[in-house]
Amino acid sequence: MATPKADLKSRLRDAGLRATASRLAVLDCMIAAQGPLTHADVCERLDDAGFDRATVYRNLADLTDVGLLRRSDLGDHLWRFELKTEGAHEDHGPGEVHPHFVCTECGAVACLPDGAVTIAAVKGAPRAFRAGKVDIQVRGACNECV
Amino acid sequence: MATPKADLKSRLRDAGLRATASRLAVLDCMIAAQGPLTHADVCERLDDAGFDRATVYRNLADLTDVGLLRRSDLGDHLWRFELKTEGAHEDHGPGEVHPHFVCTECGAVACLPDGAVTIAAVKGAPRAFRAGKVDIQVRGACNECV
DNA sequence: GTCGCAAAAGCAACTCGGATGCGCGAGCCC
DNA sequence: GGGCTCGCGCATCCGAGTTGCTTTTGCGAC
Repeated sequence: MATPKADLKSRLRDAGLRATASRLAVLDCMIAAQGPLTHADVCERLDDAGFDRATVYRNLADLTDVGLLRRSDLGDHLWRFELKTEGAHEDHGPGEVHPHFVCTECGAVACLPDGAVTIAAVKGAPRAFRAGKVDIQVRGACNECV
Repeated sequence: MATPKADLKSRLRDAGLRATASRLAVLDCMIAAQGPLTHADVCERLDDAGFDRATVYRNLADLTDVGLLRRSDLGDHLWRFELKTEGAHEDHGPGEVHPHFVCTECGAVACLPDGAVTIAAVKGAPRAFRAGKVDIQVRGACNECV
């Protein structure tokens, strides 16, 4: 809970959302988390406050809609939400590919170095692929999970 | 239904599974399909035969366990099963991968041609990545969805 | 300050894919 | 062919995600 409440509030307001208690808590939770969290994770972390499951879920969806969070599927049938750090990967224009490495065991997500994955404009591939307008996800076991 | 029944049977037996009618049907269905199928897809295709949902599910799980199929999650919270063509995808060395292209609009899934995506054993990447023991997922819009 | 409206919270119920417990029937080894 | 075991079918459960509806509340306007 390091981020000042007023700052959180203004971020919500700027995004066109009302600054409600649950949204502040959810956003703060996402900021505090260093990695992607599942809906259940967030619920658990906010358990003390007694927010409803549906409320948390809608909060996460709302925050995703306005671009404060990013929702991703890491392959274990759970939605994961991650803070969108402005500038890092998000606002690279079309044409760039930014691969993520996803651990299939622990769910950890890491950004792979540029150049780790290259795509070739082979014949038969979809146009979006040849144009590089794609998102690359690499699944495997991270070093911790052997 | 091109594959001879006896061949299917022996493939099951070799894998250590009993050659039951439902398993033969499921395996045949997977062979006939050119791409990944969801559990629901397989059920629908075998609807005439009247197999139970749970049976089909267990068959798919069994076939996956013994290595005849591969189970993957392509991001829409549905398990997809795909025939493991012996040698083709699985035991290719480092640098080669079997990428799936997932349309983020219509959900269509296609296998990209081999060589469309290559990975480099860059420093800092997880060991599994450098060993090529990863699953690559490319997300974007397919040609039909612009 | 307080009024009013629309947005959002809370509650509960629902959907749907996936998983499981159990008894009967079928496959396979001998 | 006999019998043991595996697998099918049926029903049921489970859990993540979703929705309808009523009450509450944020917030701009007065």
